[in-house]
Amino acid sequence: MSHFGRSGPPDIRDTFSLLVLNITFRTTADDLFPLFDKYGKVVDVFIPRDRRTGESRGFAFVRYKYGEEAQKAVDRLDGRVVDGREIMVQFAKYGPNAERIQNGRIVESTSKAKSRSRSRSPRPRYRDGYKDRDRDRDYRRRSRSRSRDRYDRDGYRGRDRDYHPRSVSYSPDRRKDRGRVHDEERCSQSQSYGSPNSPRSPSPHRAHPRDGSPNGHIDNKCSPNSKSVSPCNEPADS
DNA sequence: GTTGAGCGTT
Repeated sequence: MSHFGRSGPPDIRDTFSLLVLNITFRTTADDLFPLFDKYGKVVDVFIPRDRRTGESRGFAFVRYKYGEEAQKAVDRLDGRVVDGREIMVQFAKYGPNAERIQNGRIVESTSKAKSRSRSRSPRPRYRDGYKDRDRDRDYRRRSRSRSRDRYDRDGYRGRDRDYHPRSVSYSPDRRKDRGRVHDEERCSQSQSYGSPNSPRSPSPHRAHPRDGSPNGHIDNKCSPNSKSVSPCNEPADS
């Protein structure tokens, strides 16, 4: 486990938490522990993982016994390549008040680290001359991580409220929706009749002998459906 | 087999 036999958060009152970012999803606490322990007394290493998949989230928390050691580790391990990935080590903050953690002792010691990455600006632009880092950041794309993270967070915050969107009385709605989709498909099919080459139309003649409608509208099911006004054609009224 | 730009567990 990520914890060293601890069930909950260790004595953070006398420990300094470091946030390790940009670690590979395969990096485990056991891999980080020796690395960080070399620079100081590591009391705990914790790697948050996804609730659903259980995979690492790409960052870890390393707790040092002394702030000076933590600072040293930050200075030494920050930007270090671990498992083929450049990790980012910085003092972690548990909350908005984390700025004054450890009686402000950290604040004074982390003045350097703070100025370089504490500000979580949406566009850091330049760090301290880490152009390479900036280049990597070019990959920034909010796709899975964001949604996953938010989803997870919602699970925590919204635990009080029923966050079970799909539970009961959902089948009928879905079934109806599906039925509508079927209609739409039919409509589309009829629409594709306009293009004989369209893959939608399997063959010019259907199973119905008298399918050849003079009006050319085989979608007799579509017309009667007043609610299917749009499905037949583009929603945009010409 | 996997993603990424991000702050945590009782």
